[in-house]
Amino acid sequence: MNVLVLDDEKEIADLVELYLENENYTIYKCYTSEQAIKYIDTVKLDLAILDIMIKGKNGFEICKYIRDKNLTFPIIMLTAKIEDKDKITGLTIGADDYITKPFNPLELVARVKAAARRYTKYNDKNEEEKIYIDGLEISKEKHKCLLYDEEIILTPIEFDILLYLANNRGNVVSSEELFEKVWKEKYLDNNNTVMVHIRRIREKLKEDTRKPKYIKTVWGVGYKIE
Amino acid sequence: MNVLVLDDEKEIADLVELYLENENYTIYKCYTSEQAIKYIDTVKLDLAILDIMIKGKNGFEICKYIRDKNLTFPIIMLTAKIEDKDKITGLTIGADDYITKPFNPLELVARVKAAARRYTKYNDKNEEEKIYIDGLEISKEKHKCLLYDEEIILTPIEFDILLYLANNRGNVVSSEELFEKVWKEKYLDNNNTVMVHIRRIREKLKEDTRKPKYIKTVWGVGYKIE
DNA sequence: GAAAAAATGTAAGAAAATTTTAAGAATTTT
DNA sequence: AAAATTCTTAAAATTTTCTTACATTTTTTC
Repeated sequence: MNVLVLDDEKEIADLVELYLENENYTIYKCYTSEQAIKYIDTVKLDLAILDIMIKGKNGFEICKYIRDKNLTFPIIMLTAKIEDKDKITGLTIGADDYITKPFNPLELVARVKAAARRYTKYNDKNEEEKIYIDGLEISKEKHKCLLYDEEIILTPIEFDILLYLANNRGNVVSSEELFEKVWKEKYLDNNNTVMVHIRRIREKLKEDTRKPKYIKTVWGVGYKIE
Repeated sequence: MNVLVLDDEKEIADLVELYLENENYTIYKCYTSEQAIKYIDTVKLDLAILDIMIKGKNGFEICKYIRDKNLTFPIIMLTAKIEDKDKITGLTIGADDYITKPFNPLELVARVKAAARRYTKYNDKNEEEKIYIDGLEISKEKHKCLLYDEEIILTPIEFDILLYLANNRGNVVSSEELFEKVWKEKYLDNNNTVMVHIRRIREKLKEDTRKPKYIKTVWGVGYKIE
């Protein structure tokens, strides 16, 4: 979990860092909004803690900057206790939560955890890039392949070949193309390596040799998944 | 409930003691910061009341001392009324509340009770940071690992590796990713350090070499806990 | 502060799994 | 039926992981 912490009061930023590192978060600490913007542009953040009142751009503008970039991770605002409530309400638009200073560090940690939990809960469902083909389910990140909910153990090359075919569903892919995409090197002649791998994949997918269901041979051209 | 009270004005410390003892708290009263540090190091405290301005180390430094030791009990600061507000804000960082002198003793008692209540509330929630995997129980904060209620002594690196895998349960983690997350430095080639640690963890978890139950090898990709 | 113990890192050979090769069999097209 | 292409098989080659022993570093103990 990458957390951005922005506060021009060095002590507060340091304190937040101390507590959150203790919880195994990776902290991107900054004392200026310029620095914060640099992190927002370059790091894949999961959460931001912003002081409302800082020199230069204020926390609210940073918050707006994040939302304008269509980034959806949670934002927690820090506000001084003195500020009046209406003002705070206005400034925390776009943020998910706000905490008044001086704050109880345990409360901060608890709120960060809660926000992170909510965020990942929503995100997990969208994140998973899966391909469904009939009874076949291919999960790219997990490097997993399920056939009617039963796991099929594929070797790295087998997995890459199946994934490439699945990603190009409906199109015929030649042995040459497959080789160059999967091995990432030039295809040399009289090489039936691809063919042997295809055969093993078919075997693992329990294909009917005569009439394969998933990987079909297009005679004289290559293979395809329909 | 053990409460530390630090104030070099004897009368105030005595007053606080009087009121809090009446509420059945056990008071560790001190007039100097040296004495306070001795108590912090030796007594399992539940709350501290610190005067900001005292001879020698000031209350803020004692507060920092407590937080740097990763002690999380609430701290209430006492401040003279004259001090300006911004300064107080800065100085009360890490503290949970502050009270200006002269104060109403009943208010003090009320705030102490409130702080104690919040503390136990947040703490209960955080206590539950455990991961359960079959007969394996990993306690993040306690840095402890139990296998069927029997403690498994893991070294820091071993613990971090197991925790990372457990936190990413279901996903394959490559040696490279593991190395960069646990060691926090760039992964260099022909490096089987991770592998050796995995082996040692498996040994301690009494894994069947041929068919490990917890840490599985995903050939050509990495390791995973299912 | 030195000695002992524990933890971590390294390297090399063994073991296991994957990948490639090659040659004959089967299938499809002409 | 002949030619072209694909399939099958098994063994050789390669890659990756495992194991082991020992060197080095860090931590603990006295």
